[in-house]
Amino acid sequence: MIERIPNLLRAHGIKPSHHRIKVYEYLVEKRNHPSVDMIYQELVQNIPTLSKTTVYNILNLFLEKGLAVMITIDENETRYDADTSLHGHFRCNNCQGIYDLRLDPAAWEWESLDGFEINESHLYFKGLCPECCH
Amino acid sequence: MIERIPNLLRAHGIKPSHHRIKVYEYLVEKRNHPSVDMIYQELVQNIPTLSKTTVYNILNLFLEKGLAVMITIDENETRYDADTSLHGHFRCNNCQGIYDLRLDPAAWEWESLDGFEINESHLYFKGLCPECCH
DNA sequence: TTCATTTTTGTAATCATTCTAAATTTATAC
DNA sequence: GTATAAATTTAGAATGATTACAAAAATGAA
Ligand SMILES: [Mn+2]
Ligand SMILES: [Mn+2]
Ligand SMILES: [Zn+2]
Ligand SMILES: [Zn+2]
Repeated sequence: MIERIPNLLRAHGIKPSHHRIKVYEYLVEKRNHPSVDMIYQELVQNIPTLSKTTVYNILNLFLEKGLAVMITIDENETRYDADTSLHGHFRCNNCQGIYDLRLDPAAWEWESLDGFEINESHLYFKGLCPECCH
Repeated sequence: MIERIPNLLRAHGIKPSHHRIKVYEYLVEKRNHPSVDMIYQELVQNIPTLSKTTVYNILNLFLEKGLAVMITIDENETRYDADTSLHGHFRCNNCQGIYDLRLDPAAWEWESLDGFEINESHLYFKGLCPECCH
């Protein structure tokens, strides 16, 4: 289990440094679509010398190597997701939580996309989550 | 035709100042999902005293009054759209153009959204547009 | 060890957006 | 009309996320 992440990083052409493993661990354990700052604030508690630039560098490397995707559901802060499969997101305007929406990939194939070559797909909803609807 | 826009603004509770009319005119005529800077660079040619802050103010007012929507398909610059109907967008990674995708609203009603109260829906695709696929 | 390469760090720079207070314009009262 | 109040616009400073950059530290091979 503890050995899985280094191998996964290596499989994506990423040398598994301690910091990189910790960032990836954060993404897969929390599954909270964090911002750079959320990751930094958590990891800096155990890695006091951690630089926020390092978190940026690592996340950009993950994006480049296809190990994570960027979520732009928040207008002024990039969020990250280690789940690179095709799925949608919902952001609650009250509790600010970002939830996964499991969607049928077939529903994503729109006829109006004929002629376009698709590299990325993003589906975002915003509103109130079930708990915040009280 | 020239009188329609002031009335539309008034209907949305917006006093139709000259600047506001010009910004709205830009949005509906160009239909290019512009950034603040794109609007500013165009309008400042005829309104030399125009401030970029004014463009920000006006667009934020439009968003607040439901006269336009914010498009976050570009990671580092907000885009705006005067078409507030439910439709998707495609951004070409080559020519940087943003295209409308007319989609069947029925297809947006996912069963996994039960319990969520939806205020906004965004569907973005990125890749190559038909022309850039050569 | 030595030396080269990679990774991390701290700080400065960039850039989009917001804040703020003054200036200008527009509307209202007299 | 003028005076006054309110709304709009403006310029520049402040903010905040992200990137650039160059030095420091860690890693790994010879
Ligand atoms: Mn997700
Ligand atoms: Mn559109
Ligand atoms: Zn909520
Ligand atoms: Zn194109």
